[in-house]
Amino acid sequence: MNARSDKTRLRIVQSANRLFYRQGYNRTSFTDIVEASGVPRGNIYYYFKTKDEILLATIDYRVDAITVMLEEWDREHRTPVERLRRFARMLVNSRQSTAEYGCPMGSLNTELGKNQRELQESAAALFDKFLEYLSLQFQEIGFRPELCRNYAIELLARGQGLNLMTHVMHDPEILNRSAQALYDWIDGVCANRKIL
Amino acid sequence: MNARSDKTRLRIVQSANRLFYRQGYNRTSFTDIVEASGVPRGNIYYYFKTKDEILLATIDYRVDAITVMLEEWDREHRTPVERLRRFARMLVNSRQSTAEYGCPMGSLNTELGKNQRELQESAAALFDKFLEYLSLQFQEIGFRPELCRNYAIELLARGQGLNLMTHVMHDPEILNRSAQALYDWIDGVCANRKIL
DNA sequence: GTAGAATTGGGACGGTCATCTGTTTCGGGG
DNA sequence: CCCCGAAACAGATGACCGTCCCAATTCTAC
Repeated sequence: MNARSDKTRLRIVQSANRLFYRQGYNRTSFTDIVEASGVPRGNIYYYFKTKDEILLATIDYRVDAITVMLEEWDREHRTPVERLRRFARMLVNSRQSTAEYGCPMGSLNTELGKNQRELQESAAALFDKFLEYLSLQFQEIGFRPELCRNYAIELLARGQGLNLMTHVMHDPEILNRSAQALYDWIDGVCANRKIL
Repeated sequence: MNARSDKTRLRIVQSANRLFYRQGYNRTSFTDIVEASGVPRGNIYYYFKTKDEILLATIDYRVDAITVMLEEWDREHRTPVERLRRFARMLVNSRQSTAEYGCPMGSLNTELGKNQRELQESAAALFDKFLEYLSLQFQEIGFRPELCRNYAIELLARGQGLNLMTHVMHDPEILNRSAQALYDWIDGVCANRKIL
């Protein structure tokens, strides 16, 4: 009742997640999900009443994955500066899939931002997760709380901008080349700690 | 044959352009365009064989608009640094619509980047237009040609990143606040001219 | 003024979409 | 062994999509 059911549900969410990333939400049909997951139509509707609900489940799924990743960063790196750098390194590591499909977080929000505001606001939770984490690192460095959020937004913005350019031009090397500027920015900001 | 026909065609393109920006390409139906333009279905198909062709026409329309704008920048501002700053100012000026609908250029490319690569590559012409222009300004400042393109990509990336964050968070003030960092970056880069 | 082309107009078609409905299978407690 | 709800399954439905078709109207040139 439990083990089997959970497994089926997970298969649906994982398949949908993959499809939504590669094809976008609106261009992924129910039939696509049926075929990719191997779960028949009616059964999917047993777990999710609407396609929107599937999307919300995949967002939760991604949030959980991010949470796990950030906890791992915390364990791997002792200092906040190292964690900020880890964020930049993640972008570089994903450059291949970013060049092909864009940033999973940015592209989803962009797609939903037009005409599907409610869903987009749910998807914004992905951004919030990163903003909170980055902001916390700046706080631990010793910046004033108001500043921290702005720094987090700025860092996230730069990452998203590079992801976008990489995707638009199908060129993973953009992320490779520009990573140094990100590291420099992080170091530069953190060097100002004493000033503030 | 000419005046009337061109006017109808233009009405179609302008209506479609507006809808594609606000709703996205895939979520804009033919019926939407019919209603918004006031031009009946069959008549639209007299001008465009497919919906894709309408999109390509709107891309051309946007490219033309950008061309006119950049020529104006050239006339308004004498120095390349002023023109780069003008670019940053444009982003700030559009912050309201960006918060609501995103960047017309970035969001279109992101949408098409998934599963509609041919159309996306046409839409990338919008980016090329800006990249060429910005790159040219850096050249006029005196940077080596290879560097210029990288600077242009970096500047465009930062703009796109801020646009994305502004859209995701529905907060035009993000662009307002962060503009200064863009100006500073431009000034900072250009101060290096003598070094290179 | 009239023939022929350009343009206008809107109904109809086939396909796909998300969703709904009804039925069958499974698995553990009486 | 039967029973009953959970889970699995698939065909049906109606709406909407992009596209097509062709008749009606307007324009242009002789």
